[in-house]
Amino acid sequence: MKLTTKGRYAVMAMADLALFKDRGPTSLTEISLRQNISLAYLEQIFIKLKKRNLVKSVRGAKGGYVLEISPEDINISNIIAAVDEKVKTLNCKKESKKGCNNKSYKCITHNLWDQLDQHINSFFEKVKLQDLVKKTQTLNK
Amino acid sequence: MKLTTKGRYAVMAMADLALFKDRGPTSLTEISLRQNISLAYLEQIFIKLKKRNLVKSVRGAKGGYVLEISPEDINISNIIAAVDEKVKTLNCKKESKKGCNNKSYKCITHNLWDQLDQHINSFFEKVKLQDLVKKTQTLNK
DNA sequence: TTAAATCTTACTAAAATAGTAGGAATTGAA
DNA sequence: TTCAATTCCTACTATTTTAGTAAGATTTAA
Repeated sequence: MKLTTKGRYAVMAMADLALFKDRGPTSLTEISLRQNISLAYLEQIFIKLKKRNLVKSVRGAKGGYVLEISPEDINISNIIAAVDEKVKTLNCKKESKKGCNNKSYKCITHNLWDQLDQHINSFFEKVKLQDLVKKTQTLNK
Repeated sequence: MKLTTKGRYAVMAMADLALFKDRGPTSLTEISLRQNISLAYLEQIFIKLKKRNLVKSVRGAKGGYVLEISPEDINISNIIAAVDEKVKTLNCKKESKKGCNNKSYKCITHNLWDQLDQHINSFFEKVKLQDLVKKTQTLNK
């Protein structure tokens, strides 16, 4: 069970953006250098963040990206979801008429995974971008 | 972010084993049919569960697998760990002299992932195999 | 006009996942 | 004694996902 780099990078990049938000637009080149993430890969990630209105772009020279919402109002969930990193440990489809395992009932462990999902999601919802920026101790409470 | 089938199957199979533990050894063929998991794949999974002493095998005709420990004493963590499904969202290596990102300091989000790991692990440690067997409501508290 | 930036689409190498396949060894029961 | 049901073991493989790379078009401040 692991989080993929896309989700991690997205959160790192957003945190970087929050950290330097007073300097005007931050270019992906800067983030790329500071966070050690490929520029082209960042570009793809930011397209998605923009679609979800988490950031807005300033095109052309001296351009870059700016947070669309203040760091207190963005939680990690928002970011992870934006780059399609679903927190999903369950395989069983809710929509399907059939239950899990192509049988007519839920698999034994159905509720377990369901609750794990909720658990992780609620963790991500509690943590704000702001928490990552103002020294990480805040997380430790 | 997702759990792979190997981890899920292992937990399902162990739950199945717990459910029918009074009937003597349960064969993988039975589990395969009930849980809809490929037999050959189950075999691989059970080799690992056996190595960790979670189950013991009875070879030959009428053989199968038996729980080595009672369902109250096995938690989900044990099972997931047995099949090498590490809960690991962090990429940064603790051992390395270098910090995350090949830089000399921790990445901004280091603590976040670290805490998510702990969060998930503590969830898995709290849930016993027994909880899955005696109607899943128990989980809902 | 130019350089720095975002935007867009297509491709791809590597790794992980989720198995299959084939057979050897063991053993209870007919 | 034989057979069928079972675990055990090792190797292979198709598919999917991940983590990018590549190439260029578009925009705009200076």
